[in-house]
Amino acid sequence: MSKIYKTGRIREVNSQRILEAAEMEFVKHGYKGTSMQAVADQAKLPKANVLYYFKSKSALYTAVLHDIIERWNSAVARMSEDDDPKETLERYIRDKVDLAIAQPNASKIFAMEIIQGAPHLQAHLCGDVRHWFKEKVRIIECWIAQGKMKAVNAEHLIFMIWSTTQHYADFETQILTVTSKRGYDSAEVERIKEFLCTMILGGCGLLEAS
Amino acid sequence: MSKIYKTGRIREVNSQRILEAAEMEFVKHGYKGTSMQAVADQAKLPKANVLYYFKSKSALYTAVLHDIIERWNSAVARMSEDDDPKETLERYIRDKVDLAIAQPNASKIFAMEIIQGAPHLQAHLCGDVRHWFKEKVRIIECWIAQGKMKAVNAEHLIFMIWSTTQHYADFETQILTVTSKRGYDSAEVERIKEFLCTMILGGCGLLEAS
DNA sequence: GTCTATACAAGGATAGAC
DNA sequence: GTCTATCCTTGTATAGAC
Repeated sequence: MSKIYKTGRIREVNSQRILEAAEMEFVKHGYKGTSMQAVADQAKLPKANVLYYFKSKSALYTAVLHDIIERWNSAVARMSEDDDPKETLERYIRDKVDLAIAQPNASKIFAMEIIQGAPHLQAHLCGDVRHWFKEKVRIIECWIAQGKMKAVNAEHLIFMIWSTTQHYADFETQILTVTSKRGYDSAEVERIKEFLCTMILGGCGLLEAS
Repeated sequence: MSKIYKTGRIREVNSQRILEAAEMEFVKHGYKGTSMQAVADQAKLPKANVLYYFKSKSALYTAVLHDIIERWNSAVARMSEDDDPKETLERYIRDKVDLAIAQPNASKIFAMEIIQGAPHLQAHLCGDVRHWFKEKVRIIECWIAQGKMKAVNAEHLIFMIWSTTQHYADFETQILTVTSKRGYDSAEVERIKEFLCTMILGGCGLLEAS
């Protein structure tokens, strides 16, 4: 009578708690600077418990990174050369801003990992990310060849979208401080999207018709 | 005869070596993740020597941050409302790209500090940075009011310049990996500046005359 | 001014009681 | 499956020899 949950239910719940706690700690202190004790305290579990669910600190960190990558992949729409450039790029920019605002910690951990030289993400960068990037560059150059948009540098266009959108998550502290705000309200988020779409789509010659 | 250097010469040289070593270590492992031992090894000095020049780890980190801020302030040009918007913004963007390429570690340490919530830079953000920002927003809005440029959102324009330029320093690892490059050559740096100026100045309506 | 030796706390990981 | 107790390493900082 005492166990009405199916086997593994507690495991699932605790793993999730630990992952969330780990995300918060890794953001604040980085990989090396985060202690298992701090993660355990944050998750309100004994330290040994954390090491029971994740074999090591490295394994926990890797799990956090994979969790983040998975959430990102499922949140951003696909794009192909047959799609309309304006609609596709606008959707991509807007989705990225939403993601940055909704899950700033995910963006921050990823950013810190890259800044530190991506010691735990070499494989991911050389594999998935590089392939994704080369494919998107090809699509944009295809659009340009078809005269669907201005001949801008496709690689740097992608970097511009990445940097401007992620900036609102990663540099949240600085942005809120200098603008004397306490958080992003929905009106501000819409203003961000409008600004970025106007500047970037405009620069690609995709707003003339309006 | 054995001491031809003036008093404090050794101190100056060693302090500089330690600061440089510390910069490299803080970039790789963050504040908490960096050990004084690692800094000492990097500087090829005994650990106690490092603590002799800088009273504590916190003091060393603060010194590194101040060193970075000082170098930045001296590298970026002033701007006033009487200046020409196109020239001024173009100069600012180009200077920021040069700085990002020349001193990526400075940008990276600053970025990590902000991402982690700026625990050691609260005062600087609330003071110097905020004042700089408000003043620049005022200047841009002044230019807009005078009809010198398109009515874009001044705050987000600054964030766009910050994010796109710093991205080439902070996300160096990712950029070089996905583009299959080993470093930024001078031609690539010029291409970056051209792209950013075209997109950003174009979005501000400052390139019509050309 | 420079470095060896060391005090003392905190970290990762495991053994074993419950 | 869960947690206490413990091992060993590493970390910051200092005292004191040279």
